[in-house]
Amino acid sequence: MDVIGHTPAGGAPRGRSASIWDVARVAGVSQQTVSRVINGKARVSEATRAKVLQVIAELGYRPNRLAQALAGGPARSVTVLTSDTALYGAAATLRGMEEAARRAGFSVGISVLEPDLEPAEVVLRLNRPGEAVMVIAFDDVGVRVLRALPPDVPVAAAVERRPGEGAGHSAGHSAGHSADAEPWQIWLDDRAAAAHATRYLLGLGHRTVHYVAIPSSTSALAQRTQGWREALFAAGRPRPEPLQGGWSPRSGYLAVRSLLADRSVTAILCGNDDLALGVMRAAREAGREVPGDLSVVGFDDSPQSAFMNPSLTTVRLDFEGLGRACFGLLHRRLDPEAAPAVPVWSEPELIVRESSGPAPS
Amino acid sequence: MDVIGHTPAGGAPRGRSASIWDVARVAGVSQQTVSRVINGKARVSEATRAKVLQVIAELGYRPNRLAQALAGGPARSVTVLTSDTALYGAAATLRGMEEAARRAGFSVGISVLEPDLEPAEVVLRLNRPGEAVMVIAFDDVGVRVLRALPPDVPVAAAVERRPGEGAGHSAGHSAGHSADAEPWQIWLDDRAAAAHATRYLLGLGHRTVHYVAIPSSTSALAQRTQGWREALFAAGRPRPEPLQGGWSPRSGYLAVRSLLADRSVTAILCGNDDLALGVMRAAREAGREVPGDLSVVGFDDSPQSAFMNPSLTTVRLDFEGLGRACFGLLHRRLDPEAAPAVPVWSEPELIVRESSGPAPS
DNA sequence: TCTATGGATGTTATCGGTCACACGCCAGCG
DNA sequence: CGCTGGCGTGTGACCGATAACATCCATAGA
Repeated sequence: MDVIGHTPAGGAPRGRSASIWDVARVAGVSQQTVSRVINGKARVSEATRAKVLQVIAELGYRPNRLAQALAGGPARSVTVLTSDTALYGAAATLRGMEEAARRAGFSVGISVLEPDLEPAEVVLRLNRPGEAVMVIAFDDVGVRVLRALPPDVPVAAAVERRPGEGAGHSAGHSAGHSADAEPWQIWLDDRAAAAHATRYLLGLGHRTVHYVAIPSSTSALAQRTQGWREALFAAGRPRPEPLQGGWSPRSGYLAVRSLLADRSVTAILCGNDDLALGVMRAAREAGREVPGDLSVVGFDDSPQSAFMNPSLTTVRLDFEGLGRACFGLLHRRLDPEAAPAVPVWSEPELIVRESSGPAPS
Repeated sequence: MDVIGHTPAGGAPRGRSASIWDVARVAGVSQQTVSRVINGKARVSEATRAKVLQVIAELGYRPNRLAQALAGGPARSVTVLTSDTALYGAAATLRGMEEAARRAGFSVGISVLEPDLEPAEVVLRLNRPGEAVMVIAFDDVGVRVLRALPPDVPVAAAVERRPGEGAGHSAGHSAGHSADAEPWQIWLDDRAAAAHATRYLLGLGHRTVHYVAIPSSTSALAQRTQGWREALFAAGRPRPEPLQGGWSPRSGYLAVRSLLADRSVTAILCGNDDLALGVMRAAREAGREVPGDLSVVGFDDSPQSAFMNPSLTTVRLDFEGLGRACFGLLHRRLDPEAAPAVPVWSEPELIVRESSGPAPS
């Protein structure tokens, strides 16, 4: 195979698509000049630049990102590590991340973390040492992976709670983003949201509120659980043990089945909307009416919740915004000068619908 | 917190992680021999292989996939092109694809196709010319992208229907996969499933069945719509115009709102479960009882459908299996010798629950 | 007129691998 | 004893880019 042989259409050797060399040859300049035009960094005369751009268009040339990355060009790819792409929260966060990354010209990789994954082995999934990573760490696998990541990989993470955070603090719109120890973590104020939902239910006259928890991401008390408990404590109400649920409607259904025989249970807060769906079915089967007999409140505001029967009172969480902000954080970390400001995301917001109402008299 | 692959002992120059050269030097062989050991292709003496493997472990060496791909190594990455990662069908398919790809040692990229995307521009998102691609083409953007893909990119796609397919044919378990014109497309037998669901409703005594369609992926009649119509035709029943819905519960709700005033409408088949959810809500608001007054059947068997109120009769589709099979197809295409057989996936199956029942007398 | 200056461009090394081919060695064979 | 043929291994080119450094040329200052 000849090295710089002639080419059919004046472009690339047969089969291969145009490379920077092909462009350089046709434009009558060196490949370095083409590189300069592409990256727009160094100065190139206007005439040369125009010529090169024209040849690029003619040949349909497109820089090979692999080669760029190999040669030490700026980072232009991220890998998202997440547990379950089918869960609404994770899926929505992923969508936000992907959108923001794509807009910034990054290519996005994805790797799903199985529950039995050995955290240290995730590095083997990266395309190269030092590849940038975003972790959706809403569960314990995610958190463990996050912890096991070598210090040389640039990372930003959407987490359930900020490890070691003291009292809740939120600076205006940007709840959860601070500049100390690990400024590359980002989260929603689950605790405040859970407390808010709990107070809402108490305000409806319920004696207390029960809670069905999603799996915790850490050994410590989950933020939602904590917010719920704090609200009960502050109001001087009984604090029942939280029920442990999973992520699915079925797990919510199973978790509360036995509880519902107790008519004194009149309000249940759920760790997500799917759990709430399962809880409402269990309630029907137990002969309890929602909301007449029993108020149910969910978390997440999934697309279905407004159409459930009864429609679900829930806490709307801006997962997409969180995902976008997470990428923003990573971007600033990778390229402090060029990266735009981290976009804001919305505070959790209680959406009152049909599934909650006054306590039965 | 010591991590595998982090801080090589005496291998690599400061900062950089170990390369094939470092391994070669420490092991006292050439880098080509290391490459042979890694890829396991060519024959290497047992002693040498052991020595190299040991050094690899010591240094925490990990091959750089970028460099491998650049140098023309075997394809070990795929990019999935899909429209909306939040929709159940697409999300489940993606999950199947990712799982299968990861298991086969592929890294998975993802790129979301916005509705207003210029199909020809997707090639710009690929990491290199000729990168392998999987398309989830359940809607028209996906189909257009699929069509616009240059012939040199290896592709496999999960599609709604097989373009130009004549009468339904299925070879044993592998409905929809044949070896002619475009053997890299894969699909579920939507038409048969829709026909089956329609016959089921007619069998319950309904005079006819109405249909709320998801957006079609082509200008031609969608497979689900067609199956529905054929079943009605075969049974000699009236064939009402299909109602056009979107993907969301809201669109289902809006699509049928006016229809429900007509009490002669007693059975509605929906293009997906979300639409069905919206339809059931519209029914409630119109004072129609499900299933007493009105039977509703969905499509997909999303995780929520079993817990809706009433629980939803629906057609279970094996999206994950479809995704796995799609990757299988691609894998065989990329590497006919090494790739395992394409895994099978399940046929659509009608799951009867509470939302359907005998026609009102 | 000679030279310092700086913008525009070319040259060479490098990134971390794979591939095609050459080479040395030892056994089997005529 | 010389040839042939595998097997195990090393060598050099190449993949498609970027970075550092070298070079060329024109213009301005001495």
